[in-house]
Amino acid sequence: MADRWSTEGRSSEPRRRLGRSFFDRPTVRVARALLGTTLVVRDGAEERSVLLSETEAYLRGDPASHAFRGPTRRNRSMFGRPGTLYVFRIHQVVCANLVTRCGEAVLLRAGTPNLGADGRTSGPGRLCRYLGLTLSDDGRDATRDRRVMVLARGRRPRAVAVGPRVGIRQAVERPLRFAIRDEPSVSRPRPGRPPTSASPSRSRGDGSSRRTRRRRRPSSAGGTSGGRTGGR
DNA sequence: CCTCGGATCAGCT
DNA sequence: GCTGATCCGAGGA
Repeated sequence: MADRWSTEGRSSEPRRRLGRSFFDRPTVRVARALLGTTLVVRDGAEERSVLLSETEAYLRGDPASHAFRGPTRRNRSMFGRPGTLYVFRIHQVVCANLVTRCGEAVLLRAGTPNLGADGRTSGPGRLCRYLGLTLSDDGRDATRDRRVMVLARGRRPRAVAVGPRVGIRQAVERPLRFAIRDEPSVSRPRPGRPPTSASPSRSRGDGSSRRTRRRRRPSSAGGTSGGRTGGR
């Protein structure tokens, strides 16, 4: 029961471990509130931690979310209690989320290592790799688990950049990516960059500009480009 | 059973 | 900026 954890990084005072109530809030709020917190992963005697610098929110009814089509064997952790770790693999790369409310979660995209400073921690795959998170960590309860925990931040970030999420093909324009401005660990492209009138490259307006996957099998060229709830 | 395509990353143009 | 690697879950036949 480590309620407190002495970090030797930037702050000398111990920080509280975040509990259920922190995660049991609207996902966007949690995604922002996670910026500046410390994620700790223990592996026996060894331990690594990062100051979270970049997150993304995945909501209910969100076509980009793994939970969009309901629970499956792979995404079941997303329907767990607030604070549950949802770890998945894509292209041989492991990524981690923290579940907020049922079916919603926050993807952990980047962090700044607390020890020293080396280690590639920009991007969800590299972050997990640095921390040593694997598929076996899927389903852990980060509010109680002995190996994975999240510690409260000292101060809230001075400025938060907001932008569209990375790497998705659905709901690409929703501003659900959050990052601490000026943190070097934030992955590219850096969010929050105001649309310069000189750069017309609006990339993907509607039809994904990202290569139209074409393998063999023409079968039926499905041009399903729809679904885009324009909230605000 | 078979096929599609991905919440990424590295590497080349 | 754009492409390929690479493999397994999800979903349809």
